[in-house]
Amino acid sequence: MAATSTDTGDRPLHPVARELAASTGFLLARLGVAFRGTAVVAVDDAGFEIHDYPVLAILGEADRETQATIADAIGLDPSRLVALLDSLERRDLVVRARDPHDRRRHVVRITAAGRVELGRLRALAGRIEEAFFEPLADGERAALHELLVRLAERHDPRCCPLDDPDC
Amino acid sequence: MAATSTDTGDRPLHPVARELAASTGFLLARLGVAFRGTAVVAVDDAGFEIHDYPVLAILGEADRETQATIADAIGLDPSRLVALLDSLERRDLVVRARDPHDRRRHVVRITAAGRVELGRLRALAGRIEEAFFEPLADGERAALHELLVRLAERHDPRCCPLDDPDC
DNA sequence: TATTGTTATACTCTATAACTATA
DNA sequence: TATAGTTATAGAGTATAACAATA
Repeated sequence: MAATSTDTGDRPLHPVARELAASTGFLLARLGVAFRGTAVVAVDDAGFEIHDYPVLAILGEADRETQATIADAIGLDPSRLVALLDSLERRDLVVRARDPHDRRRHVVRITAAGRVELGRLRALAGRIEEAFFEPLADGERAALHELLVRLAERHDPRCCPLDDPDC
Repeated sequence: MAATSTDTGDRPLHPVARELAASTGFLLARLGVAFRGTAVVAVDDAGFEIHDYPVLAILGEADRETQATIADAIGLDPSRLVALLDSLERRDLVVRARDPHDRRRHVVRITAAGRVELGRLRALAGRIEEAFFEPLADGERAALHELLVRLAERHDPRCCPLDDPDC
């Protein structure tokens, strides 16, 4: 098996080209997949699915969400969201109900059990974040976050709620 | 079709949960895929394949590379690298030759035409980078890069050549 | 006719496992 | 027996298209 990014001291790592390492966008992309990778294994180890948190979090903040709005927010195809909500519903973390005003729509709500699970996921996410950004001091983390928010305003505005004080 | 991140003013964007937008790791991951997405379309529009640049760049800096070292550096499975090198070889951008000291090995070298193409890709990468980080001032870009390098030292050391002054 | 959620299908990536030729 | 490259296969993830119910 090839060495992974979490290996420690077995040093025959073959580096990328220096001109690529000098590219901020390249680093951004590589670190993005690195973060997602650690999150996926941590979430999986804890018995969750990777998309549980984004969905439950959105329902925790604004219930009465419809499936199309959830899919749009988390960048998931509506057809994929179906199986995801099926899974959450089987675990009694969300409920789907027909919208009486437009019976084509499903209104999705988080349940009490869903809020408990959301709390666990939030704590887990905090631990993942803490471990990943451990090399940076608090001030540096804040500076990084602010720079990323500035980029997100341009390139991924769904990550910048208009009433978010960070934006 | 769902609105994409490159849309301009048609505003019914559904934001992610505020608690997710507050997560630096989440922003990192989302912006990483956003950058990669813009790079993929720009490279494709220019008639290249997305992995051409990492491979040619590594060969441009240190020729006599073997396939295993290239695959390890750019985080690609050796079996996938085969087709990639086939494509580059068909276009006469690289050559494969048996290593006389170990006839199992292929030594991969960049050609003169490959160096020309590498120059084009380097210029294109520069334009992509410039466009993506346009919201940030020069000093902010440098600060961001330095913070990302610090994280890469921990989480993706292949992105940090040991003799790189940035590291 | 258009839209919401759903189902079915296809396509891309990626990971794994065999195969060959060398060592 | 083990290794480098290759090929073949299978799996996950994603995108696209068709469908039923409702507007």
